[in-house]
Amino acid sequence: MISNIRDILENALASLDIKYDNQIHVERTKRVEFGHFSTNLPLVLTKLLRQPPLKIAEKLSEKIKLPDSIDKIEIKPPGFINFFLSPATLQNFIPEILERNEKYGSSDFGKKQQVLVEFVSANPTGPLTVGHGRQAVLGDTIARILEWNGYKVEREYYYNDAGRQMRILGESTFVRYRQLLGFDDELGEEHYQGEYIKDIASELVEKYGNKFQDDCDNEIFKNSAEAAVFKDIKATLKKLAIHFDCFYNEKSLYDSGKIESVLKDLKEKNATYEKDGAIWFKGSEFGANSDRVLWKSVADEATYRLPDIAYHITKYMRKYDLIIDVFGADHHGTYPDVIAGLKALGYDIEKIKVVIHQFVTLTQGGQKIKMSTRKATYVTLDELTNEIGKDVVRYFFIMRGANSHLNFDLELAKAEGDENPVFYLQYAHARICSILRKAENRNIEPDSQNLSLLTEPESLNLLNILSEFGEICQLAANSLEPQQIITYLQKMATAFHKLYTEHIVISEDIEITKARLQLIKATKIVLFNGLKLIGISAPERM
RNA sequence: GCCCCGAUAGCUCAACUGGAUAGAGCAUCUGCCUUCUAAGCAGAGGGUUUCAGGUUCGAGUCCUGAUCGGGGUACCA
Repeated sequence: MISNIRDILENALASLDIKYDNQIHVERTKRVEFGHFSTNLPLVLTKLLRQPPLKIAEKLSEKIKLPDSIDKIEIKPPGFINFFLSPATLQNFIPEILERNEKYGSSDFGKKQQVLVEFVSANPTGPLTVGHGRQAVLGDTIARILEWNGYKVEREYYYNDAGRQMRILGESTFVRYRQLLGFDDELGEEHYQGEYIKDIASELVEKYGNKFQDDCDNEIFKNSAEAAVFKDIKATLKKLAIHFDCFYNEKSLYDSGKIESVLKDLKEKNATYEKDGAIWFKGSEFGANSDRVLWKSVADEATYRLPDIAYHITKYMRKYDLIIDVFGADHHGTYPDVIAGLKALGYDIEKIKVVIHQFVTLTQGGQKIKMSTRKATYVTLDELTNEIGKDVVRYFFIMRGANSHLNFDLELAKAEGDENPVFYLQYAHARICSILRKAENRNIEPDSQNLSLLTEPESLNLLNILSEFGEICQLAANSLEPQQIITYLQKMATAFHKLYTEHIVISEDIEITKARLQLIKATKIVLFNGLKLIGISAPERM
């Protein structure tokens, strides 16, 4: 529709001999009295033509040839031209929606481009926290939205099981193991205090008895802990309907020699220098804030930046057209170095999009709940999901833009009443299902013969919103902002609930009943598709 | 110090990426269930969009500066 209007305006411009090279801006309006679509073209042309916008609008509108789909246009100060769709145009969306059904709203916009979405990427030192939850849901939903728009998406989890944190995890397990064997060892300040370590230790006691009681360096402690933690992480993610196509281990970068070769390449590109016995990367020459150490002098090993760069190079090697990294705010300082590194090596950094999300604060009754991983005072994502369910967790994590701090109100999330916004959407779906069931019981067949009877403002408004779904899906894909979908679904559910209250669907008038049944069937499809897109279930009864 | 994010109704946040009268939910108050699900609908109150400048026909949105929050700023990951 938008491109139709653009064509109409371009024709009008041509017949007035006006040259305007930029794309004409046509957008959905906010209010019904401004019609369905609007353009600011006259305002944009004022400078070029040196005429008042209203005058330009007059001239343009005289030359505009209206197709049947548009009822009328209006000129409104300071210089907008508003387009009003005909009721028939809106009504005709119903057959289209019913026809496309579970595909309605999807697109082939992505042209099957290969996309890699990296998210969560928490090292396996303990259960996922609520903070990881935001990233997990955000990343997964972005992936879903891209798939919906015709991209081929793979989800990847990057982790490192070789570092200091993992060593401490092993030590913590060892201490717990000794404790269970009756030694009075104590956990140190730096150790992980969580209960899950005890469980892992007790399994070791069961399996091996005291066989390793003096063998603190044995890999078995770290390895069993890692395996147990990963098993739990995967189980938690599964509860949230999240899966990964690949778990990428940083260690493989060392094993395959990629780390060394990247360092060598950077040296050859003259992007490094030596200082104080360490090897530095000239980040500031390639857009980063400052130069950083790549290879330590105090220990003969790389800093994390080098494997991070090497890891991203594998993403290029694996031929992805688009690379999306979802990070928490605590990582925002590291990615510019990675990008600078890739730039130095000549990779096309336009392919990378980084989504940074801000922190999550968990509140209960207005009180902040403090979170510390090491002290195990945090609420785990698993506990949260068990408590309030997948749908509410997913909804809460994507209802705000990634750039906003997320205030997760446990009280509100737990509420099963009308104050919980998730149910507003699901309730609309359940209500529609209920009506459709009733119609079926009465043997009323919906049909599209008399859609022209749908002339009430509530129906036309709902239809207008339903017709917008595809645009919203693309917007969400382009901006990588899942909350666009939520905002839209809220608006649509409101329009439906309003219609429901004002007009009874199944009435004595059989013709209008059939038409309205078609309308709510179409509404159900959009609700269902929208909820599925963000990974939330659409219940048939509530 | 420097870098990133934020500041919008009492609270939590939107605002289609520069448009028209800044909108929702929660909370408060008032109505609406003998009819398809009241987990709903209608109405009321609540705003100098933190402040000061600037760009623009037009600014919550862009630029500069300030103030206040959060995060980062290791040869930790």
